[in-house]
Amino acid sequence: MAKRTGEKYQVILEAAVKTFARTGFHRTRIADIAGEAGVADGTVYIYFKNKEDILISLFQNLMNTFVEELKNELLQCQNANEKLERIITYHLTTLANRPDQAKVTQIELRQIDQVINKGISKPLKSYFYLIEEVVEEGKKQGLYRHNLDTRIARKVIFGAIDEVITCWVMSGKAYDLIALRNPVFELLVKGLQ
Amino acid sequence: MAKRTGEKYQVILEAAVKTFARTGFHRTRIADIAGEAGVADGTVYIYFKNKEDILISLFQNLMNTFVEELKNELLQCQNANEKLERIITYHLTTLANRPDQAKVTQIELRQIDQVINKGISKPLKSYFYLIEEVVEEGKKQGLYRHNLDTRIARKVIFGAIDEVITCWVMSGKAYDLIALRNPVFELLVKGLQ
Amino acid sequence: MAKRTGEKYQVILEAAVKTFARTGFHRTRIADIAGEAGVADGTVYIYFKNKEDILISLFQNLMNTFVEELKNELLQCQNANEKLERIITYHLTTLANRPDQAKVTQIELRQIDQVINKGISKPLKSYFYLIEEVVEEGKKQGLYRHNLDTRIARKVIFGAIDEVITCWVMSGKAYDLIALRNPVFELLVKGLQ
Amino acid sequence: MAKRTGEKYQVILEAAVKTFARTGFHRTRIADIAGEAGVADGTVYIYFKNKEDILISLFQNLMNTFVEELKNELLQCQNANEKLERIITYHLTTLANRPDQAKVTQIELRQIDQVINKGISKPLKSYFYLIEEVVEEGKKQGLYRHNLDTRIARKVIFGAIDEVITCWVMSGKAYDLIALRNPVFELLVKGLQ
DNA sequence: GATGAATGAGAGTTCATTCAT
DNA sequence: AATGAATGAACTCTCATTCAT
Repeated sequence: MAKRTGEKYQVILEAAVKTFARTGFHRTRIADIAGEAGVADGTVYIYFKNKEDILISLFQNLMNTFVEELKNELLQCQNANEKLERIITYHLTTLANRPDQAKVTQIELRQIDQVINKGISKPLKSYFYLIEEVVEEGKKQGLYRHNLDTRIARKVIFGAIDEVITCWVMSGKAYDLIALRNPVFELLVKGLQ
Repeated sequence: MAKRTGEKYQVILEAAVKTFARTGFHRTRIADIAGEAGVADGTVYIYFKNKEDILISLFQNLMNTFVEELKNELLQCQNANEKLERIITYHLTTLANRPDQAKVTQIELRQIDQVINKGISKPLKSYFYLIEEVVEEGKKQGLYRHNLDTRIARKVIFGAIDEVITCWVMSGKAYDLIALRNPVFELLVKGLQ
Repeated sequence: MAKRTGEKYQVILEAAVKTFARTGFHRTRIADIAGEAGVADGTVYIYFKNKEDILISLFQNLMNTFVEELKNELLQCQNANEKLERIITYHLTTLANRPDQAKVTQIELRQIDQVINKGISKPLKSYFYLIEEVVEEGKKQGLYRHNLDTRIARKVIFGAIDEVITCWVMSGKAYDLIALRNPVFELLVKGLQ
Repeated sequence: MAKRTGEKYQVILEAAVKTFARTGFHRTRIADIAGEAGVADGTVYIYFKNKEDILISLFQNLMNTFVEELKNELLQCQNANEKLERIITYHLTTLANRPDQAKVTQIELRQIDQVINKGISKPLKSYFYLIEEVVEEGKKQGLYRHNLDTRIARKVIFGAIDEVITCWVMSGKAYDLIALRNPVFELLVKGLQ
């Protein structure tokens, strides 16, 4: 049970993003996902343990790619400030360009029990760690003040970006999200100095 | 249906906070709330339309009190900086002192459909507006830079506080939340200058 | 319990005819009847045992008046044929003039359990008996054949009238019911001869 | 939803006739039908929309067979009188031989909302049409008077047969229903002449 | 007698999950 | 591996009826 590879694995995952984004996690039935994926209901259970497992796998997949790509982006940066800007840009751009993913990440993902949040927090933590590394680097480079609490800085940074995106999703994506890149960066970087 | 006053209305609301915090919104059955409140299942439906109505009413009640009290707090402040500090302090302190409310606000409340979020966004907006007023005031007082985008500033401020509290709740409230008041304030206020 | 007199008894009964006719027996809630009657829910139970009791009492009231008035009508008739015509005319006219009563009698009344039909069959039987008396009289007067089975004749007569009215009610009362008086009479009287 | 074929479809339908006849439509729970059919509660919903859908499907099935068979019977008849007799005989015989069907047709079927009667009236109309055809034929053959209103004649014929059967069912089937064939036929045919 | 808030049993319906094919 | 019919536990919500005031 829970075969995690194969062609249908991806097909189901993609059907799930679409369906969750359209219908919402709790209103989505396994049959909806199966239908969207063009497979039988039972087939879903060959690849996933249950509905929550789909949502978590979804997020883990997205997040792994997200962090991997972001790491590559950061290799091109010279210092913490550049890296912070790149993080903000990449985070905003990625979700601006993938509305279904944005909907699932910002809204649907929060609709599951605390217990199961463990499945979410692990891949999320690697992102958190990335941010914290940049903050540390900034402190070493003398760009950010020495007595800055790295943990709290990370929470403020992530909370700010996250809230900005959530507001955008809730607004029905009514404005240009990427345009918020600069003012958010400016606000955060000054706060860190 | 949906009688919004009376002794039992409050009793059920209080039972709901407790039960949602303990069991989680989706795992909570109406029977659980009724049992906790010491009333019959049917009685719940005299006062509330359904389970979601309870959650929304809950939040509206909490939020109204929250904003009302916060407004009073702000009357005692001399300038925007003092007000911003008061907001952060009040927000952190309130949720630190009411663990059930914190759990419901930070976790359970996000577990309902986007559609129903309307019931949540209205009272939330009055809090957002309060923050934006303070930012505006700070700009007028020359404390914050003139080209600061008030909307974005508000999102960063709220997002930061919200994330800090969510992390604390997810950690099982393992540390002193109120202690984060100063570093968060410092970070934000510098960002606004 | 089940006080069968008083001003409110009549008020509730009238409210019930209206409500049953409008909403249908099973979809009608006691609260609807109480509301229509302008009394409290509980008051209904001072005068009636339960919802079925209301429907039965309703029918008994209507039927008693119906039979009483019909008896008077028949006093003015010279022979069985005249009486039969009067029965048909009176039956059709009465229900044509009282749409709510027609709806309740032809449709709603049939929506209760066989067991409770006892409450209905008693007043109905006095109508049946009236018809049978007329058939017998016709036989004695040499108007109807001697070997006519009175019971069966009554069933055919009542069945014919009843079906004619039911069709009219189901059609949404789209045509003149009373106009069917003559052809129905003709058909039946010839059958009896 | 509402798969209208398959082995279980028939099994559930047969269980429903039995259960409705025994317990009455409104007192019958889906669980009772499922139990009688030897399937799970949920299985019923694979084949039927809801309880009313079962009752209607039931009647449509019975009525289709009824009309089909009756049409075949009528092929063997020479004239309208023979056909009328065959109709009466067939109608009485069929229900006399299938007590459950009789109970459901005469009693339970009348216990549903007017709105839903639409599902009933369609198959019923094909029976009505059959009767009217015979009346027309009789008029053409000079057996029945020319000025006879076909519609009304049909109502009287159907009403008579229907009432005769209903009385028999209500009596607890205490006498020989088929024996009423001749007197009913005689009464009706004379009425038509 | 009248009220109407409170009761709580009851049933329909959904849908995640299983498993024989 | 894939299917999809069948399962049956779970849970919301309704509403007839009661009874303290």
